[in-house]
Amino acid sequence: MRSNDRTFADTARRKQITLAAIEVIAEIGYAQASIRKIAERVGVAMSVVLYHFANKDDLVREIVHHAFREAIDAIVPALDKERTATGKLRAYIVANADFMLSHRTQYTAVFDIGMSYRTASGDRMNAITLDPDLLADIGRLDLATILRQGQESGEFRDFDVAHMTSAINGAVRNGPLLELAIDPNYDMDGYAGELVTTFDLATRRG
Amino acid sequence: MRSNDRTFADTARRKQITLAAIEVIAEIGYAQASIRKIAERVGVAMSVVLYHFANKDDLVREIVHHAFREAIDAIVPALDKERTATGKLRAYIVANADFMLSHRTQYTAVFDIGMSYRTASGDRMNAITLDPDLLADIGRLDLATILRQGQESGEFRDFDVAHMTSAINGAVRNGPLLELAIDPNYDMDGYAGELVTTFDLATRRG
Amino acid sequence: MRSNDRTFADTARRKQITLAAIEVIAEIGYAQASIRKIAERVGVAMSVVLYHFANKDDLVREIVHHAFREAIDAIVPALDKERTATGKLRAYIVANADFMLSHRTQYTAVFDIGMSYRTASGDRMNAITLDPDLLADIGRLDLATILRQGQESGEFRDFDVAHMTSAINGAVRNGPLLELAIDPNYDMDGYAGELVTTFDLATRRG
Amino acid sequence: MRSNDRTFADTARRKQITLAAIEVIAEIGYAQASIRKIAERVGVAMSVVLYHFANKDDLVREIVHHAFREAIDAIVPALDKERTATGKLRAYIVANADFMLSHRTQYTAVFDIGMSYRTASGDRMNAITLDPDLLADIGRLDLATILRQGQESGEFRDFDVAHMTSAINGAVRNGPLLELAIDPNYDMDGYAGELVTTFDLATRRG
DNA sequence: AATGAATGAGTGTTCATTCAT
DNA sequence: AATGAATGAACACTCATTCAT
Repeated sequence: MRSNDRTFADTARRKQITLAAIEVIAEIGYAQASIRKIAERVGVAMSVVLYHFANKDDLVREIVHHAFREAIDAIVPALDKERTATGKLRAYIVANADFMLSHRTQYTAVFDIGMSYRTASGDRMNAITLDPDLLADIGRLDLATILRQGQESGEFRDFDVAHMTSAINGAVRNGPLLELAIDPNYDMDGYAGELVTTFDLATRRG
Repeated sequence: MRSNDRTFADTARRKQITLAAIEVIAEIGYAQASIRKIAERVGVAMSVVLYHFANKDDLVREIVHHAFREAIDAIVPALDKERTATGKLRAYIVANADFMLSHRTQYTAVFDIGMSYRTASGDRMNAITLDPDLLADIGRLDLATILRQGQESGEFRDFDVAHMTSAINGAVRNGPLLELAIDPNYDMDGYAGELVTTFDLATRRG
Repeated sequence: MRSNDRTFADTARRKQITLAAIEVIAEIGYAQASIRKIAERVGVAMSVVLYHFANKDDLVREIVHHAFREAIDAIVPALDKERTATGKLRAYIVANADFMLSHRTQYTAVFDIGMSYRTASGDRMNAITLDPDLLADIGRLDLATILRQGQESGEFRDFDVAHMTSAINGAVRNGPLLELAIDPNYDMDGYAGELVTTFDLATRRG
Repeated sequence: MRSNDRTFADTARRKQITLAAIEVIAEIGYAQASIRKIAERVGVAMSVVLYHFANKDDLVREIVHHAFREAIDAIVPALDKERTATGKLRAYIVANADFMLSHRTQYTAVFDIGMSYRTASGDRMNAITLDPDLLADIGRLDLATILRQGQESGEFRDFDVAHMTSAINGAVRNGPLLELAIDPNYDMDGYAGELVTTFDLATRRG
């Protein structure tokens, strides 16, 4: 199966396998998610997965692409709706939280991949293998840009942008990670609301 | 090898293996860290590791115990020095950051274990298998308690304690995780300083 | 696809695939030459190969047939031109060498098949599966016949024909095999000349 | 199992596996000789083979080393016994033939490895991976040296040494290869005798 | 206390072949 | 005539674990 020139049926199978892989990884973790188990989830032979994907890395790449693509589609419009940095920051937090909640399986899987994936030599997954177009789009949901804009407009106080970015992303994305994975009724909306207040207080010009 | 009644030499070997395992896991990730590679790091035969530890789970438990014990020893005194909730929160952030910086290998390894470790059936490492004494002590560095104290004393505003706990822990512990693992010169002190300001602004009574 | 009743286009495709297979086998060796790689060389789907050939064995047989047919066409006329056994022996050596040089890819491939090919049960390719007509023609370039003729005519001394056949064929066909496969400028003509002298001295009646 | 510091038992197992591998390769060919089949021949689990050898290449290297070592031990003394180039050439032919006959399984296996072995990228086995000490010793059974000596001493006529080397080696080693592998009663001694005469006639100064 | 040997279960991957279209 | 899809068998290799010494 060459990577270009895909048929409709092939695209459908690839998507089916990708979604099944996301489920399996979210459930049992990337390290335990073998191609065999993923194939079982789909209900096909293991070799079917390797017919549609060149190798496991190829499947992982597809999962990450799929997830980022959906994240971009969900979050970027929400950011674009806002004009002020204050509004964009609020939208960033809420949109990220909404996405994590509505795509929780996917989110859990990709996060797990990000943590667990290593090459045979132990190196982490680096962005190089990702599609350049996708990488460009990922840049459009960059928090640091929003924070810089807010400082330039005078909305935000004079914090270190890199550090504040780490802080907000750590809080938004990683804070409720375990609860989200475990508790199906986790109050993500409440969490997002609390974060909005928190970082509004923490960033606004005194 | 029964778990009680350990000789001095035996205890030393266990510690040596535990430290080697931490190094290996931090370097190549938990999933790639086989017992054989850990034994090679120590310079002994693979079976020596399994002579001193009942199985791999047992070794993992020891690593986690070791790390938490050190974290408690480093952080709890810093909290106890402070009387006010405001002071304790500041100390909590700074002490956690200091610990992450000075024990970065250990921290990276345990975090990786936390993310990657699953039982054969896919379950996450749950607190049940940890030593009850240790669990009690872990409670002593519980952030939620500090936050509640601050609300009761009137120092803090009326936020949701569980959510604020997630937010602060997400920011402190996970925000700079990748940078810390990759960049040996990461400005952790600067990050801690920014967090202190951020969460002071975010928590104090208007 | 029945083996008789082939259309023109079909025959052309078979030949195209056969030639591609020869190239691939010569380059990477029979063991590494999968049907898929051969199809890629042609620029068609893997299943096209198996549409035109019943199975891989069938393709191999065609390669061998093709190569022997060309060898016969090149060598037999050269032998027939000579009347004396001495002349035929000289022609045999030179014609074989010429053929190996001009059809080096083909020669390398067929030799590799001869060495590597085994049935699933481990048996070597045996002559039985070859076309009887072809086998009859192969007989026409049989060295032993030439040697016997020379002994009967008194040109050659009284050596063991079977042994001398093995010796000459080993020298002609296998001696420079590796050099021929590796060095594109190998002096095959010089080699053939040396062999002519060598076996003239070795066979002629004192 | 580290490559140095081997125990007695380990050495014995390695040898046992090496000999079994030689048998299996000689019987069914290198391409068909999987680690599993080799292990079955020994009567152990497949993983036992990979416990004693780092990987399949390691096993192949050991087979080749073993075979060359025995060939050197058998052939070099026979050459050293002779003083004249004529005597050395005769001894070279006879000793090689004797070795091929007495070590026919081994010889077949190594020849098959030499022809069939390729790296994943299709490259042939190159001498680089062989032990330097062994390579030096292999030089001691170099035919070209003998031929040059004979030309310098005036025993031999003025042929091209490289070509004559190819011719003799092709005749000696490859001529009766198939017969040797197939026919257990092949008259190797007779063949060697015929070759001695043949190349005596072909090389001596008129 | 330490270890070499062995092993079965599992991994990702390749391959020739079948079949419906 | 051509091909995309699917598959089971085989492959080399890794791993945690057991056991006798």
